[in-house]
Amino acid sequence: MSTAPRSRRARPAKPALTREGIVTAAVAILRAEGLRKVTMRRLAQELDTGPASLYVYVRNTDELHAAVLDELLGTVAPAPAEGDWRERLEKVLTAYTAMLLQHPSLARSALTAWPSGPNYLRLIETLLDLLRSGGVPREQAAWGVDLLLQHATATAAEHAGGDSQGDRQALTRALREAPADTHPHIAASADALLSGTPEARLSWAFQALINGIEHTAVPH
Amino acid sequence: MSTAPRSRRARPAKPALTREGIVTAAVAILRAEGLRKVTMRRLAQELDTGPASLYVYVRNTDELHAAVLDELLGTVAPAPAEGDWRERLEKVLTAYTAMLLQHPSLARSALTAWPSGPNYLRLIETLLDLLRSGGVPREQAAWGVDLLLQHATATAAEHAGGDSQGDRQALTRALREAPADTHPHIAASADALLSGTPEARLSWAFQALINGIEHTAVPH
DNA sequence: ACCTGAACACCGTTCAAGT
DNA sequence: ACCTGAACACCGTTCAAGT
Repeated sequence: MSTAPRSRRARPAKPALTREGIVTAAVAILRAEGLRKVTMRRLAQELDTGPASLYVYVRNTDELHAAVLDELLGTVAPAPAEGDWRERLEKVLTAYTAMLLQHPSLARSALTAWPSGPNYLRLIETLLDLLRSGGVPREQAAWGVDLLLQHATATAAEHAGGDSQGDRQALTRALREAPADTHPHIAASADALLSGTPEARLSWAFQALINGIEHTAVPH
Repeated sequence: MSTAPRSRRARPAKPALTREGIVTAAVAILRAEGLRKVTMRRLAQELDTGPASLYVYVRNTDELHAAVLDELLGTVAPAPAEGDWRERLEKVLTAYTAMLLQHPSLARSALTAWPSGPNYLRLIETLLDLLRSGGVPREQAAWGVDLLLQHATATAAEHAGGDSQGDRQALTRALREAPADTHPHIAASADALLSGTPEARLSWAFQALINGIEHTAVPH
């Protein structure tokens, strides 16, 4: 009984391939299994076709990943309307970073495959707006946006990949065990080098970046 | 005559596998063919053995890449003895970035697989020394080192991978074509967003980071 | 124009078996 | 303990052939 077909086909008709459908399927695989599984072959399997078919709509794997990021960028909370411009700036950047931290491997690929979709432009516009409202000169604000977005992306990307926990632990040990005669500063600063929650360090980093952008003139 | 063996074997005796020998061979492949070819299989072929043999000395591919970076770190010029602490700081950081820029894919993997070898520790010690000599408080200097190294690594990593040129071009177009009514700041700042040589931007970024580190207190 | 099967040229990692 | 062949379970991308 359970195997009796309800129509001529047991499954819904295979939908036509579109770029949008491909990206949607890619996002679904990302959420369920991570970016490592968002491969041409796995995606083709999901869409009930062969990998070669996807190349009509997507140039290569990198472009596919960039499209996926653009899609997720639409879910990032916009800047809060209330508060000091610095606070608001930090909030947007934190929200962007938090989204990337849910998919660190995507952040890693975003560092290389630059997004250029509507959602990314909207984010740039927001950051420029906030910096300008804080009185930051136009050139500094423009170069500063790059710095802020790069920091957010790189911070998330650091959490990608296999054994980053293990590597971090190795560095922690190396810092704690550095002999004071050859590495006096490390020995004196070991605690400070390793202190702070990730949230506290991210917040401090954004504040330092904002202060630096404010106080550093662009050449010429 | 040319094919006559000079001893029982035509080739020198196969050297015993060591971790050091593996890393050396990996560096050679990196220089000749790029990180993409530094794979377990390719490396095994180079060392005239099977890929499984390498797993006695190296946990996995990520660890191999980290060891390669540590090796290259030894070639980075030390800090100049002369000059203002800011200038000296910028020089070391620029030298480190330049090395990574010769192997951007290695920078990409360094963002995830943290180095912890002697050369990396030496670099951290140098950066701490310079920041402290500029009067930066210990905690700020410690957190700042992270920020500076991350920026250098991420900047180099951005140049890794396939079609980053193409992606960059797409972003350039998107910024230039952003309509002024929906994206007034981008429209007004398009030139500034795209101005400056990579060198000028890197130099500005390091200065902004240093200024930010100087002017931003660590919480608590 | 779009879609496909099949092929080319690779991967990382594990494991049982050897020395 | 160290080393290995062979296997498992995958990859991206291209191309000639079909519809």
